[in-house]
Amino acid sequence: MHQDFQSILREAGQSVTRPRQAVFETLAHADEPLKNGEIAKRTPTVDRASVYRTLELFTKLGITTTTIRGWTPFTELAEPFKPHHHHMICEQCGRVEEIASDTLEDVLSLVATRHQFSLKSHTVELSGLCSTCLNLPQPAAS
Amino acid sequence: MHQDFQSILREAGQSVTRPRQAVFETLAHADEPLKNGEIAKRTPTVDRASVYRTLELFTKLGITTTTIRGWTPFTELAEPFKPHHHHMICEQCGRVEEIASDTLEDVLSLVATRHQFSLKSHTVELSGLCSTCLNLPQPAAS
DNA sequence: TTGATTATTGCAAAAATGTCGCAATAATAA
DNA sequence: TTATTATTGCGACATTTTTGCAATAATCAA
Repeated sequence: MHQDFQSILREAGQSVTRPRQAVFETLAHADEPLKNGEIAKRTPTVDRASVYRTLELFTKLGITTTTIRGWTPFTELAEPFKPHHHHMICEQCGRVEEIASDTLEDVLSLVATRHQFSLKSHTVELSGLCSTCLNLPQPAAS
Repeated sequence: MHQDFQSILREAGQSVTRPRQAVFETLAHADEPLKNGEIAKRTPTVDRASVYRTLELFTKLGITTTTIRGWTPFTELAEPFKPHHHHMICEQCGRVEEIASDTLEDVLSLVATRHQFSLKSHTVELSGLCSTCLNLPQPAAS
């Protein structure tokens, strides 16, 4: 699995460097998408600018994916390192659930085809209320 | 249609203010998702901070939606003011096409149900190559 | 209408994010 | 190894977003 990560870089003609490995490690140890700044914080041995450059490269190579939450981008490992999935976020408690649906994927590629696009990547984020919060008594209206 | 916008605010117990109307106007006149900063620039009568506060409120009320492109958030009017849709972006030329698919919507709510979530909103962004760029000769590999 | 009440704004200042140029350093390939 | 070239770290900067607070404007009841 690590082997793979380095291969992706090599095949793209990119060097396998210490900073890149460090960023990858950070991502691999995180169990949730992280803010870019947070990734930098968790990789203190690498300069912030390099973290950004690395993240940009990773995303271009498809090693990571970035999604937005509020107005902040969150990044996490993608496909080969983490099974492909999307997120369902509870507005109330912030809980994040991972979603994987073949049907969804099929529909997306169908839609792309219909628009004559060659689909390279996609992002899907659902937000709403989780079952727990749904059953909670609503806060009194003002 | 304007009537509606003010109603949404009122029903949420929010005031209908000049700044909020101005931001709404800006959004209504734009034909593409705009960077938050761009929205501020196009609404010079309103302070930047207020634009942000307004956008945050709008998003919470579902008047606007925000999606990410690169690492930058783009905001546009949502459902009642603009027919519900998603985006398909060409990585090469930046062209943005709007996508609307009932099947897709159905699958999304099905997925949410399966996770026992009450779906409030969602984001779908596809990216790849448009038909034009697909047919273009590839730039020579380095 | 008008005036009191309270939410919202503008301003100013700061935090957070992201970007850039360039010399120093490390990875690569021979 | 060593030469070559990509990548890094640094520092400075640009951009974006957030916050506290006094001034202002929207709302609602009289």
